Amino acid sequence: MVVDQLSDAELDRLFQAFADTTRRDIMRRVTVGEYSVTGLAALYAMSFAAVQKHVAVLERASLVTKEKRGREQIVRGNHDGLEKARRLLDEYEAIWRQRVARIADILAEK
Amino acid sequence: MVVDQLSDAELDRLFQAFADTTRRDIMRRVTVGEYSVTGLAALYAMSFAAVQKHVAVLERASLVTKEKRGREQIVRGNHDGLEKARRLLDEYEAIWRQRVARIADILAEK
DNA sequence: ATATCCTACAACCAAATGGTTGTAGATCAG
DNA sequence: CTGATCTACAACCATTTGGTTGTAGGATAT
Repeated sequence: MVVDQLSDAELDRLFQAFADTTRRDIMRRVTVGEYSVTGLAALYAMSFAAVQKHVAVLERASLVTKEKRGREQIVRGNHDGLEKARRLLDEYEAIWRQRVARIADILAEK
Repeated sequence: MVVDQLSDAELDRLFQAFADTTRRDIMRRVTVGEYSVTGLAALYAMSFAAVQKHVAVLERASLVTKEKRGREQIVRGNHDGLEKARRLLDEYEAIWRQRVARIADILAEK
């Protein structure tokens, strides 16, 4: 099984996307329900264009997908991006555990 | 049990810190071994000052700690930051699973 | 004591980010 | 057809980011 490779640029975009409070809030919303871009924009004290840009950032990071429905664009959470980000942090967690185990071994040798 | 609250600014800093390839690489290194700032700087094709700034970003995000040892500053991985980032992504994962479960219920009702 | 090493930080620069307003193309309602 | 709605995108602006070089101070070695 080839676990698809995460490029540096892809991870940059992923974590960059998470690095903004408004975008994290959008993520929660669109995972639970369906929102048009205008529907999302109504939730925040900023212009429609600003929210649209945030959605674009999430979309480029594969955290969200857009689907055209009539004149609206429905934004939905995309599990792929989230999964990739989690995978990286899990990897770091594993490295951490190895370190802890190694230190325990060293102490045990004494 | 009060699970310490993650402020928006704290999370912004955390994910921002992860959103750079060099910083992610530094994270791996300092989790496994011990590095001075100069030791880290030697690994990358950029100036000492640039690496120093990257370390500072990681430090402000609680992903790394510095400890003075003689004239050197030893950089070490800090589990706290990593844990907080993982907790947020786990939370999103939980929201996702609830959604999937809810959709399954709706389908079952038919 | 002096020279070297390690670090911190300021000043600067180009590019990216997060916001704005304005314009224009689709789609829908009357 | 006309007008309203939804979206996309360009242009602009201030701030942040990621890099540079240069300066200076504290710790070490000879």
